[in-house]
Amino acid sequence: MQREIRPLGRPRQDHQDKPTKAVILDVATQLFLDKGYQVVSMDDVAKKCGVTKATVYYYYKTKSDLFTDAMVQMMLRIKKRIFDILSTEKPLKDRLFEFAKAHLQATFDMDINGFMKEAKASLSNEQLQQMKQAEDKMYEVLEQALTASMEKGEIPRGYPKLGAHAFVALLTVGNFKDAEHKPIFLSLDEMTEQIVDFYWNGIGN
Amino acid sequence: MQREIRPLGRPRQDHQDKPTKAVILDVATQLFLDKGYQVVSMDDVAKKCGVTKATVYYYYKTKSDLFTDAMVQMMLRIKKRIFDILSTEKPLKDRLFEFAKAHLQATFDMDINGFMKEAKASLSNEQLQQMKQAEDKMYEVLEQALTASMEKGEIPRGYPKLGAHAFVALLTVGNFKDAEHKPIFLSLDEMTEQIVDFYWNGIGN
Amino acid sequence: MQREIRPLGRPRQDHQDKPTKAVILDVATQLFLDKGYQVVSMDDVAKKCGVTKATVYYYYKTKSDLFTDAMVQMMLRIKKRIFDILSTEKPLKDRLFEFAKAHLQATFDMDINGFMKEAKASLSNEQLQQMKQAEDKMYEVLEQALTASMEKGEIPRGYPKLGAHAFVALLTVGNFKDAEHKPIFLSLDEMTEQIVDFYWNGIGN
Amino acid sequence: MQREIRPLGRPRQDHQDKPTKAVILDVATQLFLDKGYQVVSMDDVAKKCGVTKATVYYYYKTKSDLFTDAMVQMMLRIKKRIFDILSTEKPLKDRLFEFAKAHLQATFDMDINGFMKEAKASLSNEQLQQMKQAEDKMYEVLEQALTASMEKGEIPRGYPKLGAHAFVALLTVGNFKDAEHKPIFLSLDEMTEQIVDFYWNGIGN
DNA sequence: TATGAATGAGTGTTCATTCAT
DNA sequence: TATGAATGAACACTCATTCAT
Repeated sequence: MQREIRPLGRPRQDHQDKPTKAVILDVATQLFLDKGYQVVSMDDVAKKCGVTKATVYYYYKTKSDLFTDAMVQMMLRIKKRIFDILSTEKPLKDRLFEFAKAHLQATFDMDINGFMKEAKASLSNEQLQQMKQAEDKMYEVLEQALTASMEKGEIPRGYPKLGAHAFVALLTVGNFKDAEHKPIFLSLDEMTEQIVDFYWNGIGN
Repeated sequence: MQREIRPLGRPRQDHQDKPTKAVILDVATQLFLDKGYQVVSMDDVAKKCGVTKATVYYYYKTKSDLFTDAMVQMMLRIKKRIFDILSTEKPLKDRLFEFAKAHLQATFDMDINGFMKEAKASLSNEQLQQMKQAEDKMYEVLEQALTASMEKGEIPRGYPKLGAHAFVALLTVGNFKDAEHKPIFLSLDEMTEQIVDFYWNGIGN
Repeated sequence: MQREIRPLGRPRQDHQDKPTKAVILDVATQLFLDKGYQVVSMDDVAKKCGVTKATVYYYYKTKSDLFTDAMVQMMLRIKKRIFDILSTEKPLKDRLFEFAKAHLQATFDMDINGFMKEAKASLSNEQLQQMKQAEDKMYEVLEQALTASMEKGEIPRGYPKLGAHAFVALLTVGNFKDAEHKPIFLSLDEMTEQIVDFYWNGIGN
Repeated sequence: MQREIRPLGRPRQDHQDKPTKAVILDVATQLFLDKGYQVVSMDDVAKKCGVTKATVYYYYKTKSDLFTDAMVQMMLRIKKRIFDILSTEKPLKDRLFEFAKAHLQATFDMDINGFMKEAKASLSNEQLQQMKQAEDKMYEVLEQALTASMEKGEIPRGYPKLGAHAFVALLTVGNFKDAEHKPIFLSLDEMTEQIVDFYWNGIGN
């Protein structure tokens, strides 16, 4: 976890290392996703990066800045991933299946709402806005894929925005575990299939 | 709870002489739902109750105890409400519609997942277990209604557990607002209708 | 310096002790006068009181609150002292002499200006106002004594406000030490006499 | 100090190509006078100079070095200014008037005492000594003018050192503002005149 | 000459928790 | 039953200083 102990001053340029700022962002993203905004301290981030708190502050002026950047970058990456999966020429249902599977494997809940509520008190309006916009863009990619399929007659006409949100919402079902830690379906494949089937019916097929 | 002599007439906000413990629990529930576990301090709860922190500790040994109790009680109440709505003789779709509408009007996201993640680090296993069980029970009520309807042939046979979770998941879509604070559908009624329709298709009708 | 180590919780009421809040205020006053606002940390105050920082915060919500209270109370005390000295029936010059001597013995520079500049950035407008007002009241006492003496014909008519400030300003001369730590006059008595004589001429006698 | 190519015409705030070290010293002097030692950070100085902190450290080994140099240089300049004003052939009272007016216009309190107290904890003995000596020299100029006037019989014999300090002390009265921001006299000219008159009486005329 | 990256030691402040009364 | 006084551990953030380049 800890890289080596670092001497004062500028470190000799070690060109293999990821730049510190990137390390911090990655570690922060992971920690925030894992535990939420409030629970993660700047010291936690720093320690896991093998640097001091002051170094983190060298790159990010406040904790909320770090959080906002982490979340926005993450949503951009997800948007890209969704886009890549949905851009192929396969039938929509197959693409949705792939997307669902990829998402469910990644384990984490794309529970942006929950995050936002928790962090709300600590974020500036501008920061909230930035995050909201990144979130919107994520959904838009999915929405556009649905719209395209509707136009091609692949699925019945309907509300693509509802469709996009419904799909993501249904995915969260895949992460549910009951008090005995049992998920709804035992295998990931079955889980995915059932969710996509459900969705496929939902949009009117 | 000793109170000083007070002028005649209706006391202003005096929690209607509910026992102190109940006042604390209510206030805490509301605060936790509003702002999340970490953000709410025992002092916040105390102040909003008009008592001192020490009094809160008199009734609840720790913050996580208070939280657990607040959440469990709330889920029990919700379970009861779901049960009441689903127990009538109307067709399932109508009952679902009513449930959805009641839920969406209540505004708050039944985002237990999010809460749990945030509080996880601070809760004992036993407390997590208690909450999980209360959550399970909530879903079970819905599950049973679905099972009953399947048996009556009102809806096609399927996975009632998936059905229950899918329904609640879809409801969260109703709370979405984009960066310009616009929801997916402008009216609550249309929102509800579209979600229930989607769901109704989803379960195979 | 450190009183005893204190156990958690409320201490047994030790009726001989000054109340903690008073101890804190006294210690803080002394430290602030000695070293200035910025240099004194809340921890410094706490340690010198034999309590923890959190205890200091129990009584004073912020450092600037503590500072403001400390300075205002001090100025009130000084005002009272000035008033007592100046209220006797002796000739004005004798009263001024007494005041001067008392003041110079107290060593500290009533250098409110300097303090204010240093603390300015950290104080709220209201706090600055409070301090300014306390300062004004201090000067007023002296001013009134001068006005009274003018009316009695004891000293020539002039500007009592200027007279009040001039006197206090001249007193600061008594605290001067050169690079070899030598004051202007070797004995306190001569210092006082010369300053008062100077002042006495200044106001036109 | 390398600067990029720049459009023709007068550069905006570019410190007129003064050597970097001089820019730093000037900026630091102004900041320290304005806000005091502790409040001003090396970063503040650097930013206001348009260089980085490291550059400031290139020229001044520590913050206290920078402070000491800034203050000493400033006192030398003031000494020179006093000297220039007091060296003319006009009557002493006129020269004092001129000096007073120049000083009061400059607004800033020559409150070296206050500064020293604040910075004391952070300065080495040697640095304190340097500052003290520069201060002494400032007063000496005034002292010598007084001595000369005494020898010429222009003013009664007395204590020139007291006279020098008294004069400077009285000047601080000119900077006083009460809680409503009102000075003792409304016009600068009257202020100056009254102070000089007071002083003139004080030294025995 | 000048800088970017990093640190270590603080600083003000908050908060869950404790305990004598 | 309820509270006032106190604590200890943390937390976000700052700053003087260092050093390889």
